[in-house]
Amino acid sequence: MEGRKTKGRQKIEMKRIEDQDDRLVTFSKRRSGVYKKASELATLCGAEVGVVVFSPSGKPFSYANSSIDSIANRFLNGHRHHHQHHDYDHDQNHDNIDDNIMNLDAIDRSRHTIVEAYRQVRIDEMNKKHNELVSELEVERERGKALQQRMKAKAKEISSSAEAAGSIRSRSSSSKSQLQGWWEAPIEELDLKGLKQLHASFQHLCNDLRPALTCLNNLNPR
Amino acid sequence: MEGRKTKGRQKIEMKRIEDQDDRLVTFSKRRSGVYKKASELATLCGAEVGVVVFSPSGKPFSYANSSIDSIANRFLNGHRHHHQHHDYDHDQNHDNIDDNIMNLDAIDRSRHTIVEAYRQVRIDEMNKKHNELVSELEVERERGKALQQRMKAKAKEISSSAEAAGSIRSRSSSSKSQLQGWWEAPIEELDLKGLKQLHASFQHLCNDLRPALTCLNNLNPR
DNA sequence: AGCTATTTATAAGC
DNA sequence: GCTTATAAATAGCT
Repeated sequence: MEGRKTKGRQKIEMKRIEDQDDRLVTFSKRRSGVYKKASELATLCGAEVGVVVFSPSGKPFSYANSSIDSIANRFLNGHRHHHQHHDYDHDQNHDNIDDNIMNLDAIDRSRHTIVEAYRQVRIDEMNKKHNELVSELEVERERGKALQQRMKAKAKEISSSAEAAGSIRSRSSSSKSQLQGWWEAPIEELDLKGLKQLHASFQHLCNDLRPALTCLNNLNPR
Repeated sequence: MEGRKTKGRQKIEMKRIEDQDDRLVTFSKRRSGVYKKASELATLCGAEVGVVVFSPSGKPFSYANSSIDSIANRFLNGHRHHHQHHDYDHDQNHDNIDDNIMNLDAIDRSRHTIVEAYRQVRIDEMNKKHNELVSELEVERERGKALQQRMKAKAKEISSSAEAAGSIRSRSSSSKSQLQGWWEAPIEELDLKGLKQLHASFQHLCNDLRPALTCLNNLNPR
């Protein structure tokens, strides 16, 4: 009978929340929500999940369930300890950072090894995935191309057929580029663009990386 | 009045789902759920979010909304001017620790950091590119389907109009059965140059990365 | 892949 | 932070 105590959860538009306080609260709440969902996914399905979030102000947060990750984090924390501890953000950023550091020298090397090994594995996995993707795309594009070929052929046929209605003629060599119909154009270009971008991006990546690697190698020619 | 159609959502224990089919379905559903939550967090709060999931069999999946370049700039600028030290690493490629160090006595270290951060960012970028590739593949498939539909329609149209005209040409006189399948046959060689290059670049990248990992290990042998 | 009854997450408000 | 009413996610079926 009386007015409800609260309005309860309200539907909100899926766009940036303009009010700053509101946005901050939501950021915090929903971040936790994502972490929780991620951890549930991990638990229920035996998966390994990692989440990284940068706040609008650039502050990094992260969650990960795997043991390797905690090793990595500890490794990093160890690093920090060796240099200087400037840990001013334990208010929010301590989610999965285990700060128990001891006997660092004894186990750091193995940590290092594990972490690096895992990273390499990750790279290999990405490479594999990439291979699969490329093959798939290849197949799709071949199919698309074949379709186009067939359509062009058909168009030719049709056109000569139309001409044949008046006077009979050989169907082999008629206008080619003029016959561009409804099926051409869209496919050919759109996807190639994406591909080329991708390719360029990778090349750029390699070029950017090389000097850094060289520098590193000179620094430490072992 | 009658019994309910379904039991609706049931509460489940938060532990590994033992039935494999069930687990697989849940993995798929919940993974999407996590992605959605992540993207909502990103749009509502203007955050940048990345999620990486490894299935139990080791298959990698990921979601990311942000332009990795902005992250790259944020990190790299900080490093070049001896402000921040972001040193991380992780197993699953997405995890991050905010770490501030004002100590500048080890130049090689800051260089190491630059390389490290840069590499991380680039790996993220590759991940993102993979996501884009996947999306593109989906788009391509959609388009292929649509195209086929249109062609089928066109074929029908052609065939019936040909019959109506009663005009019969030499080569396609028995075109009825021919028409039925003309769109799904031979495959033409596609220009795969771009794809191959892309792939090569990717592999080159991985090769470049390997020595870097070794170097980093040596640089940091605590 | 859909469908529904429920559980869970969360927008507002305190 | 804590509460409550409501929106959203999803477990069990098909």
